[in-house]
Amino acid sequence: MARILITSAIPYINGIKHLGNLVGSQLPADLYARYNRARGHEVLFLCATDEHGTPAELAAAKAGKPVDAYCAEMHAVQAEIARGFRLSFDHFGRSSSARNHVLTQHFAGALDRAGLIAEVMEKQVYSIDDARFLPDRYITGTCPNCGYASARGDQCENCTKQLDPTDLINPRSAISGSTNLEVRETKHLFLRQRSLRDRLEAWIDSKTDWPILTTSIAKKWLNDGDGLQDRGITRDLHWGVPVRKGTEDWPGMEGKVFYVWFDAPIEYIACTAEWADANGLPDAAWERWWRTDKGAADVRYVQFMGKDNVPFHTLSFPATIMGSGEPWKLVDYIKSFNYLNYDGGQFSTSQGRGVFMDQALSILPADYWRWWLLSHAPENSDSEFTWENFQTATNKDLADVLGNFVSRVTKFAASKFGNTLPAGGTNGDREEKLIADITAGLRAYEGLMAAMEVRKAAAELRALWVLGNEYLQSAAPWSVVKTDPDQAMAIIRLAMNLIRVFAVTSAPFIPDASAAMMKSLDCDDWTWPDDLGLAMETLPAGHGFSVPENLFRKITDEERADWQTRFSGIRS
RNA sequence: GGCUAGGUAGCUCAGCUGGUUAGAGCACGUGACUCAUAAUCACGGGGUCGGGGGUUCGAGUCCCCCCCUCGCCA
Repeated sequence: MARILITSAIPYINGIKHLGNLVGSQLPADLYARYNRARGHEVLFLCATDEHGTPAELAAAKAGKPVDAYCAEMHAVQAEIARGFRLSFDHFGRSSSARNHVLTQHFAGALDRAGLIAEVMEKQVYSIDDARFLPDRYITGTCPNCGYASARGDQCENCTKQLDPTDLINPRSAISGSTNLEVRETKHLFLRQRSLRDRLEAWIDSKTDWPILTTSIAKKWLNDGDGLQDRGITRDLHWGVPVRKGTEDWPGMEGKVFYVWFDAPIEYIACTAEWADANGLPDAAWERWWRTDKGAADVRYVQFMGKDNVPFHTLSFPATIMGSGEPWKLVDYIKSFNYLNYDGGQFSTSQGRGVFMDQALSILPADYWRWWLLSHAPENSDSEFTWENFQTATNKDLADVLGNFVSRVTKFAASKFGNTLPAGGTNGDREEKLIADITAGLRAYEGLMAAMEVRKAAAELRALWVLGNEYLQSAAPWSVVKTDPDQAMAIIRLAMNLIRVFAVTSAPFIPDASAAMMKSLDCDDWTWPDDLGLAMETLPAGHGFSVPENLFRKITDEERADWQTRFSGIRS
């Protein structure tokens, strides 16, 4: 039995995420967690909300709420939606937790002791009316290059020229519109990533089995231009982890907080501590997942994320861990995803384009979305969501192939033999062949799931369902029952046991449907079919069952057309 | 403009270090079956593997040039 630590990239707090965000991290992470639990491994699966930074402050202000109350509320909303999608987090934490404050300050102190923190004086724009420093992108003005009136301090959206806030003509605060701005000097801490560059590169080079998407992004940041740059880890904000050197004050840094990119990944560790706290466990319980000197040496740590998050997870966070000089666990495998596009364009949180998680659940249950998203996960390149594809794939795979299999078997059995498994007959060549075929497919499925080949695993699982239909079609119990009832009984007993095997093996993808299958079989034995021959005898003759409601309904053309229009615009 | 990843059947995609008539699912056509959510199963049609050169006994698979998407960066 292995010990597997799984984290999903933590979603930002300011709003509900769309399906592209879901399929890029939380959903495949959940698939992997569920699969490994089913195989009997010790799994800890964690996620959290990323709560600090200016966007959270502004979103709270817009909602007319204090930022901490706003975050608490949005955390509850995201947690509820995660439950709706059956994301099986062992804990859903918060980067604003006390645990994360302490750990973030601890890492900063350790990095400082290691000589990896530089104090740098910077000039930054201060808004007197807003009483705050303004991040570059919250200063707008006229572009000196093209004359566009609403250029941002970091870049002009019109001519795409990269800008410095001081380049702008007539600069003003994007928050209040105030032009009462001045440039002030302010001190910030920088993580000296440059001095860790070679160690990071050697580490990345040792990860020969990582997806190309992951390593190519990391290598680019290591080698592009002047190579890996030092990065600021503090900001002049109120909302965040106060800058401290471990448990001590940091002279000259009073009133400042750590930059959100620095504290967010540390939340993976803090979240584990939150998990222990929530379950009344001592520190040793979470430390054995993270400290290689306290029992974490045998842990395999796997992270899931979209490609935009790769630089932080391959370079910045590892720099924090390595630089601390302490025996913290480094990630062993990073599974990264491309983007999911929406009907010919991009999903966009800021523009409200696409289908968002709460909307998705309001029109169909989680399993429908889980199946489509996972079986079309953007692993090798960006992939595309269209309503036509969603409709045909869902109807065919879930309703026709799997749902109908369960339906035809249980209804036939009930009508011919009543509501218990019949006793007659024995397996013949056809049955032995089915068991051999399913076994081969199952072993292939296991290999793909272990390798996190999500799309291929889905295809292999579907192929198992097809084998069930194929068998039934050639065994034809509806004909056999007329001449050789005993043989028909054996066929049905086998088919009913196959439903249980489908329930167990499909659960990582479609947990609710699996539970419904088990319930109709009046069974709660989730043992993985290592030996399929034995697994096919789990439900004995005389075992009771009931005919379930249809597992999946079909999406009609009218619904598809309706949703297509409803979600074509911008979310208000 | 630089860099990454791609351009393979109508659609969505597989094709490891080059090797028999290029594969899957969907869609389409024909047949079988009637237990089942007009479901299932079988068979079939359909591709000069973005274009052009080259290496090789042999290239979708390697090299060069060009064209086109997507993303990142300047």
